[in-house]
Amino acid sequence: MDVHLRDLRYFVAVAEELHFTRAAERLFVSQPALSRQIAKLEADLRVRLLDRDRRTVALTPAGAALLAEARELLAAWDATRRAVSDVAVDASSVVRIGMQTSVGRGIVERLGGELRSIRPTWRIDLVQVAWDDPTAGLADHDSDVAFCWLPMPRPDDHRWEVVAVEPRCLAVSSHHELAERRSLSFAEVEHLPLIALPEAAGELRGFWLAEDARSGPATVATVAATADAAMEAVIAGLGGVLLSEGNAQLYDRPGVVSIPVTDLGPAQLALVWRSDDHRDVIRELVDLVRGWPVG
Amino acid sequence: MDVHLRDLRYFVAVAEELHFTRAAERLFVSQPALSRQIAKLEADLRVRLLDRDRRTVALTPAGAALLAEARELLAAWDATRRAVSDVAVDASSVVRIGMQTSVGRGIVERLGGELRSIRPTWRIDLVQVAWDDPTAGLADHDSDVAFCWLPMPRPDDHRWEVVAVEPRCLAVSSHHELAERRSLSFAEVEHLPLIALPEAAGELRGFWLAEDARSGPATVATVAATADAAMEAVIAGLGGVLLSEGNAQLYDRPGVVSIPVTDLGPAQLALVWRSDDHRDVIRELVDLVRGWPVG
DNA sequence: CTGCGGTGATGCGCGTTGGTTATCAGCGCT
DNA sequence: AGCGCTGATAACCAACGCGCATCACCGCAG
Repeated sequence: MDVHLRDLRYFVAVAEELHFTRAAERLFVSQPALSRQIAKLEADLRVRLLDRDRRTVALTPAGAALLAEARELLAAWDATRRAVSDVAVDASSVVRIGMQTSVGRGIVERLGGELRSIRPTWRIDLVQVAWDDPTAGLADHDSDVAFCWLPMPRPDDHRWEVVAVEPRCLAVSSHHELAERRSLSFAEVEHLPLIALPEAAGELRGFWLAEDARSGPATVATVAATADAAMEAVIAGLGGVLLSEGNAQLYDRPGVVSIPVTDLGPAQLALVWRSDDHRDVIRELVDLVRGWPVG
Repeated sequence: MDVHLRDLRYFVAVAEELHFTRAAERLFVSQPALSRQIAKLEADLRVRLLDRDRRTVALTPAGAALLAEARELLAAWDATRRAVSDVAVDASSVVRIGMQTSVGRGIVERLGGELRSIRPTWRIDLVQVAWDDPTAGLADHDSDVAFCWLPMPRPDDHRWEVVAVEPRCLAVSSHHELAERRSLSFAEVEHLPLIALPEAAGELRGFWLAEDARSGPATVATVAATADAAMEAVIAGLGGVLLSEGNAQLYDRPGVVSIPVTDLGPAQLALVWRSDDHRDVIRELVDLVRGWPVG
């Protein structure tokens, strides 16, 4: 009678790939598991959804009909999950702030204080998100607003207000040959191996590799998904990493030195929210930030 | 991530009853099973859906949001199942004919023949449905057309073409005191215990108890969900049963006699289809029947 | 105050489901 | 003829979902 939406997801994958083995890889399950679940779905519906003739897989008319509907259902469930979660958050008077690196600079404290002044019952939750998600939890509704370094992916889906503009520094091990320098030009940094954000970070990865300033591709020493992992890699001497001046202070620790790179454009930290989020609290919150001077 | 639609159905039941035990009864599961599934759903969504304060159950805002969406999703899945099934039936060139009692009278044979003459690749499937479903499978798309005795439930959802009009007879055990009679008046039948269709049969139950002709309520000997069960009850001497003259012949068997009830209005057998079913085959099929004389 | 009735949660045992790995069977291609 | 690819099947195992029995908690009547 009823169905597990997972089975519909399985079916959509097979229907799109028209290939059980590839679909199974995409779904991170084994091919036999997938075969059996599809067979079970067909048995439940008492309908053949796919024609398998040994070498090829094709949709039956019924399968084609289900494919469209299944996509709708999955999307509807996704939207439902988000809506329910939003309602719950709203009812519990919490604004979830996504962040990938420490924000510091007194920003969160100030934001919390000003929020309390206009909405005394509300409070702030901080949600740490790895660099894999360049929207810091906004995209999948794990956060309501987020502090992100520009550029943002999918700029049409987001709005933001810049809260800090800071020069970029190079952080290297204190044993590094450049460690004693007080400032650097980008020419001196260009060919150093750098620690990169994960591919999933999108354009931001390029920004922190300074691809806006270099001609060829950067030398990637290693990939780090969090600031702490990156600093650990720096201490281990794997390579350097570019970061903002403010973050250089926040993440200052023994074994690391940070040196300004004078001829590199600044980094911008922004408070970001979803363009389709029209909740009053969110609007009021960003209105607060709009009044701030860009430090 | 994904959810089993059964869990949503469980949740809707609890949200509507605001009472776990009653909801569990409605769902034909035990109360502990229901409690745990709801708890699991809440855990999956990381959201409290119901406030249980010992004595009462209430929806949280998140629960209210989910309730509306869950109903939509369940309805959407229901529609999807039907649509997929219809597409499959269409593609396999089959018209499924629902029936509750044998149709006989050469009707199915004639229908099959005429269908083959206009649509040579199509064939007929017969689907037996118990009296519990007065639409003979039309409502839940188990059949495409059906032979039903009037009156039909929810007449706006159905269209029909009468194919036979026959007097009603009384079938009783051959040991019954009336067994030797050649005909009866309804006054002689009115107070006999009769075998009834299940409550779920709707108005049809009343029709076969001749409530259109009697003043007080009928005496119900027992309930039978199929014609064979009814005849078995007749043979066992539990009571009489009203049936059409044609069916009296079809179900004639040792130990049973059928006697016309002269002053009872006739029964009408109709070919029924869904008013929202606009498939060409269905239209052509009923056009065929429209040309038949009402026997 | 105390016992009773009603309600949802919890512990336990059991069958089913969904997952894995290993292997088979059919077909195309060299 | 043999190899490679693909989906199905077999065998096994952990997790899930269910029912039964029971608990914990509250309101209420005596």
